[in-house]
Amino acid sequence: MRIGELSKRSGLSRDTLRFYEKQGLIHSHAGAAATNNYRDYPEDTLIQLEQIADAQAAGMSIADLILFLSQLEAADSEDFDGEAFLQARIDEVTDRIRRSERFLDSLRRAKQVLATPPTEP
Amino acid sequence: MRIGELSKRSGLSRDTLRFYEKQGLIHSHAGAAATNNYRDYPEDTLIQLEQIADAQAAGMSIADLILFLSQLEAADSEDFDGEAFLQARIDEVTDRIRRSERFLDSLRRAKQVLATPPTEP
DNA sequence: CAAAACCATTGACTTAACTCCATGGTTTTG
DNA sequence: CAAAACCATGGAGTTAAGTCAATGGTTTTG
Repeated sequence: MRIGELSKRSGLSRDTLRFYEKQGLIHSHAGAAATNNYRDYPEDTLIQLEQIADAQAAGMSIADLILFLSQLEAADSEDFDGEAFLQARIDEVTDRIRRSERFLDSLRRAKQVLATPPTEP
Repeated sequence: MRIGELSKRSGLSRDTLRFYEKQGLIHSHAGAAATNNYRDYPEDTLIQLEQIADAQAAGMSIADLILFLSQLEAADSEDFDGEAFLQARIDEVTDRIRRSERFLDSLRRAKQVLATPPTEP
């Protein structure tokens, strides 16, 4: 599909998609018509964009994401401990979830307070 | 306590603490010695800083945090629906946790793959 | 008591992740 | 077929959340 459709279906702006592609998070190939230079994005780019959104929600930077993706592909590089890298991310995300849940509790408590009318003395 | 101790105990830089104070997230008062202009931070600032870290981990911006804090204090302002605001944050954080957990799963699966030696054909 | 360590203030700088704009070419549509 | 809608590229601008550097005053310490 072309970038306009991808943008509409993913909810991301064209600029964001081009930015992601420049960073190497998604990929496209030249379209069928040789007359233009329009790019074509495969259908599963939508799934990848969802995964990117998940990763971002978990606090990963794009730089980390690129490293993570290279882990999925490579699975064997000398000078890089993939397992250690992944474990470090797992620890980070776990901690972030813990903190998020703690914060969620205080949001709920605050709402509770707001919803409860003050008692007459 | 003075800013140096707060920095050491919280793990945040002085600059960050001053930045937070300028934003209104933490507060201090003039110290005992009238001869200088050193500021004094109450003990429970440390707790507040932990809560701020939780909120940030949950994806809240400082601007939102300030609104949230004002909710805790005020509890009654005409032109502002505190409950709706809090519910919106609750929904956001809930979704973020959901996505984070999904991402955590793929991190764990990736590590599993890496840890499993390829099977001989 | 002097050097080292600390403090406040101001303003410029940095980084990540976009976002906008200008330009010029291509497709689609009424 | 012309206007509207779409596309690519390059580069500048924006925002949030800090970080750094310069200056000048204050405390602590060996």
